[in-house]
Amino acid sequence: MEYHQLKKHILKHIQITDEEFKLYQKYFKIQQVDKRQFLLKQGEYCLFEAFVCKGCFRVFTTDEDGKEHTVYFALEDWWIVDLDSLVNKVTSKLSIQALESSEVLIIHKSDKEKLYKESPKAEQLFRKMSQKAIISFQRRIVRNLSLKAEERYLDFLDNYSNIVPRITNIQLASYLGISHELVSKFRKNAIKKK
Amino acid sequence: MEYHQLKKHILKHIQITDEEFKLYQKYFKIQQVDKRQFLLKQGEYCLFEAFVCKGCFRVFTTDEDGKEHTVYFALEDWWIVDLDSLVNKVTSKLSIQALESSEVLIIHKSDKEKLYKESPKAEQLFRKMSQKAIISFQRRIVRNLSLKAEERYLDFLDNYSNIVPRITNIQLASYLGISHELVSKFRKNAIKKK
DNA sequence: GGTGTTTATTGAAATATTTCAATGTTTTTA
DNA sequence: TAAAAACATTGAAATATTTCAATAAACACC
Repeated sequence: MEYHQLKKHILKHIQITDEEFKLYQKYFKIQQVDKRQFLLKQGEYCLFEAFVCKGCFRVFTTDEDGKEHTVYFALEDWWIVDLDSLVNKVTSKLSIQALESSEVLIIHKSDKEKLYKESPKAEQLFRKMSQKAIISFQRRIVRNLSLKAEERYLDFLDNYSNIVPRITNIQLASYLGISHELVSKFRKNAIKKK
Repeated sequence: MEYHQLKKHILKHIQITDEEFKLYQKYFKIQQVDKRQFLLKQGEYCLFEAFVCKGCFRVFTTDEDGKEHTVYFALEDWWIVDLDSLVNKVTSKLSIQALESSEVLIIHKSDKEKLYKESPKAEQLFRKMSQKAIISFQRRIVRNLSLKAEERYLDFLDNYSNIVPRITNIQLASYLGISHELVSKFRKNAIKKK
């Protein structure tokens, strides 16, 4: 079932045969992740990449003041990884935590290298997925620059209505870059206007 | 000379022979870009990707109020493109303008597809470059969330000291997401403290 | 099921940032 | 090289946002 989901996801980007998919299947391991469990903790080295089959994750950093800042939320069919740590072999500035009881397909860094060698199409797959990630980060930067706090909040409600019910105001605030009290006030405004 | 620069850049990511590089050379055309000239205008389709040999570009979007927001600056050895438009075949929300008299090596979208077919290593090259782009966008998001305006300004001075002398305060402000008057005040503070 | 902990709401005061306007400086263009 | 345009600086007033504190509500854990 989980592998079927991954296969379906891959087929959105590249064409592969059942035969070829067996290579992928070999390297991806199913892993259960409890609610609140960390897949990666700030300061560790990120040695994996994971595909979310079920559940919800938050990728965030904690600054010197102890404040948390959310880089992104990952729901079903998203990938979680700290590329900076994985690629540049530095300790991670990010933590990755399950917000619900979740399930991922996880591939180790070294197995990913093997996969690239055995299935050159994997290069294309990850190139295309990387491009998608760039596009979404770029859109986020544009939104952060061009919208003010309340607009960003309303934009999030519109465009990520699937995420909203799965996260707290505090987590949302740490994504939008505002205080959670302000989120509370915006929510009140939004209800009033409806 | 320009091709040599591109080759050197490519060799940082993948190993290719002189023979293979000739394929790349075939598809990349040298183009002069005058100061203030646009390589892409918001509303057009982005049908190219370009490597900056010489000069400096600004990638930005103009919102409904006419305010400009800078997504990034591209100096020598950077790439310029609106991936969202290129990949998703939508009109671009971004403009790309030369801030100085510049020179780029430009490859057409369809030639890039040909290159992928003829040199599978190109997939790896663009995968690795995409990963680098993700890492830098991700770092930017973290900085925007965790630093306040003045810290972002000082951080830019530190980390992009090569860009600073080539752009105006207004352009810097549009990158940092603050008013240019505030940049002026921060600059005054920074000089005072020195 | 009760208790402790986290989350959400609200208002008031403090702070950060923008906007506006006026002036001087630098750069561009004819 | 002069005139026009864009850029930079500064201060004051307006606005947006944070911080703090107090209370209520929801959730987690024996």
